[in-house]
Amino acid sequence: MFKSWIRANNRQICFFLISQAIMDYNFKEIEKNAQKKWVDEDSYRVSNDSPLPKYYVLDMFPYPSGAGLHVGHPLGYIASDIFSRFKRLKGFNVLHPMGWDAFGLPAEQYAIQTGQHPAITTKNNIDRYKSQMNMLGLSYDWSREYKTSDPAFYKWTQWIFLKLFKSWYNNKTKKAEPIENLISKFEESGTTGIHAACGEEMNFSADEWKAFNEKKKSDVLFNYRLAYLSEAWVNWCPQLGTVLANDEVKDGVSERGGYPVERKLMPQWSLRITAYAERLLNGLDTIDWSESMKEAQRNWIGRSEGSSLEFKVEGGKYKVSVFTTRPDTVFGVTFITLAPENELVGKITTADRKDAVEEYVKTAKNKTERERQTEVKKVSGEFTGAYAIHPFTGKEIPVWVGDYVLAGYGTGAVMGVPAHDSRDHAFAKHFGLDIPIVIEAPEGWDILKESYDGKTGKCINSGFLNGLDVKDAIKLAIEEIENRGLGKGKVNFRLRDAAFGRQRYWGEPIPIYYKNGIPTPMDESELPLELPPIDKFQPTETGDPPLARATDWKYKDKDGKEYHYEYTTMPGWAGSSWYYLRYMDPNNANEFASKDAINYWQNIDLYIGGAEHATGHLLYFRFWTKFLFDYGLVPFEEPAKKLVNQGMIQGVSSFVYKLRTVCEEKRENDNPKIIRPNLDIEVFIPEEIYKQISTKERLPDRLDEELIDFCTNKFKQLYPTHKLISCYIIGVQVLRVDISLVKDDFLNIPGFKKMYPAFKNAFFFPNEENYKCGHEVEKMSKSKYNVVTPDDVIAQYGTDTMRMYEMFLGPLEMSKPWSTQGISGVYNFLRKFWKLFYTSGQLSVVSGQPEEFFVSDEGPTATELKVLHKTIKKIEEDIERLSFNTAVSAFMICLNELIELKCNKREILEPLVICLSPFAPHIAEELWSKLGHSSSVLKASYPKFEEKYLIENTFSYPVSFNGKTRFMLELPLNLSKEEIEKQVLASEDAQKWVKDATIKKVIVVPNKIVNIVV
RNA sequence: GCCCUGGUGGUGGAAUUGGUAGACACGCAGGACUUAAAAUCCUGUAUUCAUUGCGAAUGUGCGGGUUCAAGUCCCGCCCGGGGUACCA
Repeated sequence: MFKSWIRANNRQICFFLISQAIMDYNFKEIEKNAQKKWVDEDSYRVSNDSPLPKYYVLDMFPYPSGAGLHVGHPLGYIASDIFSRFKRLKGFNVLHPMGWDAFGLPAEQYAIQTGQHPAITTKNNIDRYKSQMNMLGLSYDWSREYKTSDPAFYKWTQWIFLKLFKSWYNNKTKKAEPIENLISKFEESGTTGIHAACGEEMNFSADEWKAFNEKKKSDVLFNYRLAYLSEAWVNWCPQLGTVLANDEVKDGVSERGGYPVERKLMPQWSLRITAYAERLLNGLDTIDWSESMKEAQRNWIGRSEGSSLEFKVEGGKYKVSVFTTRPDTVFGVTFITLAPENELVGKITTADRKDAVEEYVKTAKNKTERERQTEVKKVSGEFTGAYAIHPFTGKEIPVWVGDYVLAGYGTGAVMGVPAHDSRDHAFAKHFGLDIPIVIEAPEGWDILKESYDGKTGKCINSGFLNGLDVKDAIKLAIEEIENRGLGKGKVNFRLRDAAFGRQRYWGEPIPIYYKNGIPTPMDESELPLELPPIDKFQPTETGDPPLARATDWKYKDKDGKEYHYEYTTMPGWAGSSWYYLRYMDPNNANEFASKDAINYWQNIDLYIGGAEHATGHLLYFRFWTKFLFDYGLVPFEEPAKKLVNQGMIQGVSSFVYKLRTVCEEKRENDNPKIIRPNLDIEVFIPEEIYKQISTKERLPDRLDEELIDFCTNKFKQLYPTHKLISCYIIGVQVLRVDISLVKDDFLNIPGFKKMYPAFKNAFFFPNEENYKCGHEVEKMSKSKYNVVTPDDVIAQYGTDTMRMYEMFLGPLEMSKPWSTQGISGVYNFLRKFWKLFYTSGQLSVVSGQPEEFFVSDEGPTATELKVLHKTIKKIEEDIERLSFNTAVSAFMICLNELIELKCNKREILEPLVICLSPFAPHIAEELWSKLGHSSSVLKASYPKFEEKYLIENTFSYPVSFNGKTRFMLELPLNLSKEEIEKQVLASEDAQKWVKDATIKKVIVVPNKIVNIVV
């Protein structure tokens, strides 16, 4: 319909376009010119050598995926860009770089499927991302660009890894130190007096140390190194063929791809992030991050205070050590539970329980993570047959094994206090164990039904703890435990060391080779260890990682001897843990960044990115920064002073509903047999009817009949030669449909049939006019067919509109579904703003000629100055608090007022162009140059706000009675409280409202409000 | 379950320190211009009642409370979003 209209009106439209072209806002031309100018003048290049104060604004490192950017990605990029541009106008030297997190699984999965080298895939994806970013007018200094897969970059990732490898964490000095220090301590006095972060507590003398052979020494040191190799339980993902870190596993499946994850014991490189647990936790108090983000990290680190406590197992041959945060409930212990993986299980199990326990341990260990998690509610366990002695009561208590106890946390054993721990309670109830109460529960609490886990109340039935409050009891219990040598007060963390090796090709090689079976670091001077070419991106036949395929990839020492390298590579997060430092000095071949550069740029002032990185990247990059700080390599402990998480822009997915039908047919010759032909008709029903079917289970008879008639008729129409008896509806299939085919929930049916040829003969009930789809708000993703790219929006409205509209949508941190409703408001704003420079706000029809650019040099009025300075102030404040949506409104208000005033004066408009330039840089650049400036608006200064233009001498007081506003009263500003009260009460309006009521009280807040209480 | 968030017109949202709730924009309705449409401009637009005008009452998820005054603070619920989960 629209097309035919265009044809009919073609001549008119052409005329319209020509006559409007000169004065109208032609964003295509404007944006092309401005971007060309910035490239030609290299406008975004930033120097490390500047007298100006620095400011560092960073976007989170993107992993360039094959799908390109969708409209959700730019939200953060635009916000940081506006902020950077603003800071530049305010006289800062702003570092605002961009680069690529280029190693990672998707490119490698693609390589496995297609054989295309991940480097090629990655490059293509980067090119696409970069062109989209440039289209958005982002002010990155591309001269600082790099990707993590460049050897020149990963040389330094490897360098930091070696540094971690050669370090241990001294809990006395609370920092990382060279491993040589530890070795010399071992040589002097063995482990005595050493307080180190380690895997397990070790005890040996100096002589013993010296007697260790080389292999043993290496093994011992791995117990202390910050990058270490150990036999460990890992998250193994068979489909991806690699291990995953804890934060890469969600709900028992891999975060990328959603494949099941198993637990597997294997040799594994890890980073000892747990050594930094306390500092990672405390550091949170020093940074300006959102409370939810800090909370997420706090929970992930999971600090808990408590005590260790030893229980002698019958005979005294073995001891079970448990960790508890509730030593005050020790008198309520009725059993002990060991994790299935706990070594003691095999040792203490009695002969008669052996078979059952072994069977149980085996099944528990073989469970996948998923099974373990879904079966959380199911209680399971076995009695080992052994008894422990209660250290305070001397009573015998049974030792059980149960998979609700985790091997990796605490000591892998818990004391069962069923009355005051819900998990112990479930266990005791299931196996019929005693539930004695030892903390007074609130009135009416049925301890047999539910445990009382609360941390308030008094101890009862608890020997020396009787009568004490929980808090005091915990203190005293720990004291007593320590006095008796049964254990000591202890802090435990939930945080685990981070698995660092990946059985994968597309990552940084780990610069380690194996000399006589001993993992040996390469020398720093030999870096980078480059990724070798290989023939296939899959594991070898013997199950080694892909790198083992590389021929002639061997470490050669001076004597010409060859050793094989480590075959695993680093995980995706290795490069991103320090990448922000490289931007400061990206081409430095001698250091990861020069001291001067680091000292000048310091840490990130504003970091913007998604909240999904809370427990991954954001923790690792704090960890690496602290490590580098310990060696004096960076002068700060926290990488990012301020962090803002932009909300997710969700997609709106559309659905169509296909009836599942069965048609029965009668054939002449088969008479009277009824057959079901292998023919089908596709009938789609609108959302409204689907809802009725899905919620009511049965349709109203009339509608049901109608549908069947419809199907039957359509079948006849499609297969006229078949003798149909009838159609039955057996169900509804919900199908996703690409949102490009849907507008306001209405389906474009010709387009649909074209895009999905399988449905080219489909029918729509009741007719093809106005078929309404269902919709749902979901994450924007290719697989959900709900992706909107910025490209389309920009083509239609231009970059400046796109930028301002994304900001106008709402607060930066808030998530919201994408919708273009309202984009015309922003577009109109820019057009009207443009017109202000052409028509002085009036429609000039006098000449009948296209208007020309014109601004008046006449001096501004007080009102005009007030509008300007109000806006200058508001925009500045809003940008500083990242409230970009209100800033956009402020521009609109300002424009409305200027149009009202018919103001086109240079002294007003010129400063406004500068204010607008961070938001809509292209139109600002064009107007700036039209205003006669030869240099770019990027080099301008943000206009100075002058309070004097805003000074008023009256204030319009809202006068309220009992809190309800009744009328306004304009009064001079300089009145005293008493005078205000007097004038208000004397006013006619007040008299009307007071009538004969008595005034109890009058509240006057100068320049705010007057409230009269009657 | 626990932790963190949020809940305001038909819609997106504003109200920054307890002080005029609904800025700004979309949408919608009416009008001007036009042969007509588009575009543009003007007017109105929380709800209910009243309507000739003046107006009145209600109103920020629900129920209480503090206060001269509560979207904002306190207590108890309900709902949505995110994180996390046998972490002893």
